[in-house]
Amino acid sequence: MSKKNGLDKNTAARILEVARDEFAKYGFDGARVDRIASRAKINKAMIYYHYRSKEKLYHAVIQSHLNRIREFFETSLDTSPDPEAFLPQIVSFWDAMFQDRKGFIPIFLRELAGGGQVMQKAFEQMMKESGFNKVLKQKIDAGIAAGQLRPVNSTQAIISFIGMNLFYFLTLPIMNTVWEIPDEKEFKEQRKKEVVDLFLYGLKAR
Amino acid sequence: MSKKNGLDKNTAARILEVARDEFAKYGFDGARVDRIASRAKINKAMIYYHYRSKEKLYHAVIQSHLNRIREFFETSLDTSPDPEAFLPQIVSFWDAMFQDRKGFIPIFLRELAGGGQVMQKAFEQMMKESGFNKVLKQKIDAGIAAGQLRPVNSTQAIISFIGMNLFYFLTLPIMNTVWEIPDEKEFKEQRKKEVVDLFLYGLKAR
Amino acid sequence: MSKKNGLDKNTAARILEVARDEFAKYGFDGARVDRIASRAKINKAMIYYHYRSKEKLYHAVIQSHLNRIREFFETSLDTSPDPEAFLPQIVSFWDAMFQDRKGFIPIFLRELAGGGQVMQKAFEQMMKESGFNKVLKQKIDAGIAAGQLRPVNSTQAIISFIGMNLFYFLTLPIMNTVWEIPDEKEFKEQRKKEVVDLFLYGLKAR
Amino acid sequence: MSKKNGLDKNTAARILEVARDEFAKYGFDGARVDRIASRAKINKAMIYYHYRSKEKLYHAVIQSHLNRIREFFETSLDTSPDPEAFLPQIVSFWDAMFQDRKGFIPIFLRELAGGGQVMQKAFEQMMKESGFNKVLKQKIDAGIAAGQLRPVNSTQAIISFIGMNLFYFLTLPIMNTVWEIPDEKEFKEQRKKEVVDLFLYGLKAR
DNA sequence: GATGAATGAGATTTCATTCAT
DNA sequence: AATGAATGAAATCTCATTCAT
Repeated sequence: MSKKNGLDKNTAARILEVARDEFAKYGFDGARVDRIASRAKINKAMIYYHYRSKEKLYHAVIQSHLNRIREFFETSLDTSPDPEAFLPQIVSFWDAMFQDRKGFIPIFLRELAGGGQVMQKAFEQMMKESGFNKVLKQKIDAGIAAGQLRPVNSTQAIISFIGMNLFYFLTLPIMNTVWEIPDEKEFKEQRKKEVVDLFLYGLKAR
Repeated sequence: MSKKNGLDKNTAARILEVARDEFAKYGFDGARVDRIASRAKINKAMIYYHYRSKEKLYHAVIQSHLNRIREFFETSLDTSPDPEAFLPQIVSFWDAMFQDRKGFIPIFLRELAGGGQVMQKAFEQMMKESGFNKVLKQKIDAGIAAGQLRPVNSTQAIISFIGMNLFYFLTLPIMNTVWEIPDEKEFKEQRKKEVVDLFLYGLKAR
Repeated sequence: MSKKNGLDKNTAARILEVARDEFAKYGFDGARVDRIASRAKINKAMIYYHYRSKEKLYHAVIQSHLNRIREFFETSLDTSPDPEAFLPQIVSFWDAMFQDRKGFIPIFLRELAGGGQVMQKAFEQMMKESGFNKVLKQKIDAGIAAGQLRPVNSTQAIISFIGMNLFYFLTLPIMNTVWEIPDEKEFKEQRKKEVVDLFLYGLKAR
Repeated sequence: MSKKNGLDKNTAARILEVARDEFAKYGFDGARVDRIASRAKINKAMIYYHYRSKEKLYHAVIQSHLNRIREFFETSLDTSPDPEAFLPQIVSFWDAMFQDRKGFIPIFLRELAGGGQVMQKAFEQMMKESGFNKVLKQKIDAGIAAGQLRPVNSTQAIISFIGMNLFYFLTLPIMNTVWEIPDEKEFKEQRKKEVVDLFLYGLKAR
């Protein structure tokens, strides 16, 4: 507990934190163990003492992200029955999550690029545990059955909804440039409404 | 053309082709000059003779992708005035493009992850040259002005449209797993209609 | 004796025992302090507390072997005057000793390979103290003087005798394979007689 | 052919030669790739270029020894039918071989110490190919059948013969010290006769 | 254009040893 | 006597790049 080395947090945690940043910035192959060590102000060997290998450290980083995200899922996602209340929550949720886990996006993108079996399994599991996909699908299907929504393929609709949301987060820098968006924050805020509006308007029967 | 080594294509082209694959699979840092050489069945030094450095080769790969994509843009994107005819074309266009340039997605994702200045500029330029974004925006805005479409923010709408399309392509493997999609091809075909339908239905005034 | 950690023997002794095995298996350079610690179920630092360095531990291991061997020499080697009784005793002695000190052979071999000054001195001293070589030489020379044995060079003869005995022990695995010996135990038993027989028959005058 | 670097032999051969020495002196674990590189006056990476790993280099060293030894076996070992002519040849052969392949003894000893499966297989094969063991055994058995030799177990006898010969070579430094042998060369010369004499005298019927 | 060999800098990993408690 | 964490030096190995031919 007492900080003999004058640094906050214990070594393993500090390594993990720095590693999260390093892997986010440079990807697995571009990341440097040396750099992690010096940024964490520890001897390189400590990384191996605590994590055994660069690869295991990388997995630990991914796990730490996923754990946090799962927490987020579990605590922030309440399931109001009304889509007009529910959907904006999801959008806010993503915004908050990516804010909290900034480093996750690049890691996610690169995993995607590499075929990312690790991610794939982790996601599948998370989806199943949280029930996110099922719940969403059921709501849409219920809405259709009740005649409130048009008879669309609910899976396609959900993917569309997720896509229109996440895509902007993933491609932020490019989008801001290409579409000459001056105030990212404001645009995000506006986006929340527009996306939900478009989606609901696109679905609702009338 | 001369085939003293029994291989088709000239060396520089063969290197480029193999490099495209290598960079797609492993990213810049993960790619190996050695591996490119041996797969292209040439001596490593030839890569330097033709491309001067790994980085320059990487840029050449990106350029080759962008050139092809620009070609695609220019030839495949006709501008029918009717959104109901126009939008499906865009969707088909992306499908065809990613089919043709499979290796581009991972490179794009990793560039995105890395902050990707190269891509950013290239995209900006391409957008401007092709006028893709402007044309699209004008059409939407015209529709709104004419009272055919609801008064939405056209930029947000377009990003949503692009997002719901591209996101599925970028995350194909994960999506197929999470949503238990058995027939990718069929799902893609169906998606074309559903996406356009959702988007138009979401936009149209009534 | 105190067993607060639930292990028998005191720590120093347990370290030594494990170290004997480790050095036997891997040699000095191949041995790992970490592995010794974990096998002895103690903290690595304890090894340094008790033995100060890997090298000193190694020396302790060698000493422990030599001490035991000296004990063996002193207690098991009685000096019957009759060679036909005496020589089989020596052979049995070696068999018993190597059985008791299994780990000694590889250490001995490696010391031999490395020039092994440590061993050399230790052996010289042991020989002198036990008088093993002198006694043996005297017996042979006496036999020659009495006309019972042929006039051979006694040193050469003794080396031959030692050689034909020890060589088999040192090269056991290879010999068993090359000569397709199915039952090592039986072969050893038979060997005792054959070796003594060959040696005596080769020496005796007639 | 032309020595651009002013060194004799090509690099791979020079590495092998130096490595033979290094592994002989220090064993596999004690050997240093750095040292091999600097002694061979080449860049460390060349070792990996030519041999891929320290372990493969080690195997190459062993193979190079075994190849040479096999050559020796094939060229030097003629099979005179008369044991009194044949046996001294074997002894001379070993002397010459160990002279030619000095570095082999320590490697052999350490392989022996380590359980040395590599050696074991190599030896087995060499024995079978050269027919050394079979030929020897047949000669002894023939002598016994003809009544020239006493009815001993021929395998045991051969192991004894090999042992009394090789053991001295393997333990040279210790033996010379313990038995206070002043002139190694002379002792070796004398040994040749004494060993054969003892063996034959021990075997011959009368 | 083409090759095999070479290089230098640096990457990951290991390991004996010590420190603080 | 005992521990977990820490260290520094060095070990093996890699890789983009260049040289000589």
